[in-house]
Amino acid sequence: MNEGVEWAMHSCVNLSWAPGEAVTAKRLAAFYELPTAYLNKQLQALARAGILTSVSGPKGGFQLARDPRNISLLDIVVAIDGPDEAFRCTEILKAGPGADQKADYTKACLISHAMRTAELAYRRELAGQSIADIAERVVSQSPDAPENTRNHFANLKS
Amino acid sequence: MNEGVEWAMHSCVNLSWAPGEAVTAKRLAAFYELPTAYLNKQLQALARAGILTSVSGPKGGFQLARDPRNISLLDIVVAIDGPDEAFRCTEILKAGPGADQKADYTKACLISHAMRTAELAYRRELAGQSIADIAERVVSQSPDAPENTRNHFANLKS
DNA sequence: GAGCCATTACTCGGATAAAAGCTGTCCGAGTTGGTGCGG
DNA sequence: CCGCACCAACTCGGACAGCTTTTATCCGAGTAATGGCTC
Repeated sequence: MNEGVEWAMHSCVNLSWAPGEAVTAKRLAAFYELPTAYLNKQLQALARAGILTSVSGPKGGFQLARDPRNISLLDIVVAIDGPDEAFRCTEILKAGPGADQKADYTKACLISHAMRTAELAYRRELAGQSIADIAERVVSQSPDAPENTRNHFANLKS
Repeated sequence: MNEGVEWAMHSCVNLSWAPGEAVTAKRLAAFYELPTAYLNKQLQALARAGILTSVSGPKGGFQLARDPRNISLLDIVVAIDGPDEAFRCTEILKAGPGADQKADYTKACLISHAMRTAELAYRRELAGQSIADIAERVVSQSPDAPENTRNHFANLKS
């Protein structure tokens, strides 16, 4: 899995604590000492997916496009890592003896079915976790986290 | 995910229908018109993982190392694709402000925790499906499959 | 002094290289079965 | 005719290239604030 997924998730949590404010990729990257340009690329992907809104120029930056309760971890994974499943059935049964050339073995093949079922369980778990859920739990562990994050962003403005 | 996983799973199902017989990589590859040498590479990985036993020389080949009921789809994924999880936490929190350098953020980080939980659900599904389960279901769909497979192997002997 | 315009600085956005991992291939080590020779 | 040793063929096993995907970087397009100029 793409490493940018991790960065994107942490960045989204941080953005959830700066609502209404456009945060630049530079500041988001500085928070975890990440390469700015590459993080910017990931944030662009989130913007294309409709998770973030982007504004160019001075006073520009990124912010969450919708309520963090409506942004699931799955949304982020799909935006960064692509919509394809990890296991992709190549329908090798079509090359086997007694194969039905017009059959759709992505559905008929039992191995493909089992892998899809597992991946569905995975995606269901991820879809059930929102950025707001994570942020909420972080606050219960470290109540000062939101303010510390906002201060960190503010200090970098100088 | 590695494409060889699909090949390995189908090959294991086929091998479950030729118990006690050593089947060469060549014949297993011919079954689905796969590149022989590359499939051989995947079978080697299965042998290293203790899923298959390999014998060199004439009359040599591969066969299941244990009862197909004790070979899960997860075993095969781990053997081919490696034991690492798809999402690997790089502990970027350690570079953030107010980080505890001696903390293990692969456990403390809530994002890492959520991703691990999802992946655990994925692996649990895969661990619950054995090669015998798949083979059994294939038989209920196509009762002739085992014999057809054995015949196919036999015909290639010429 | 107020308003307008050009400039400037700063941001995102996509196009462009370097690196890593996956895919595919080839030749060597080892083993078994067959064959020829000797008893 | 029987036993033994050599030979040859076949298989797995690991080392070696080609290529796609990921990682990282750089420069250009666009935008808002700023400063200067004119009225």
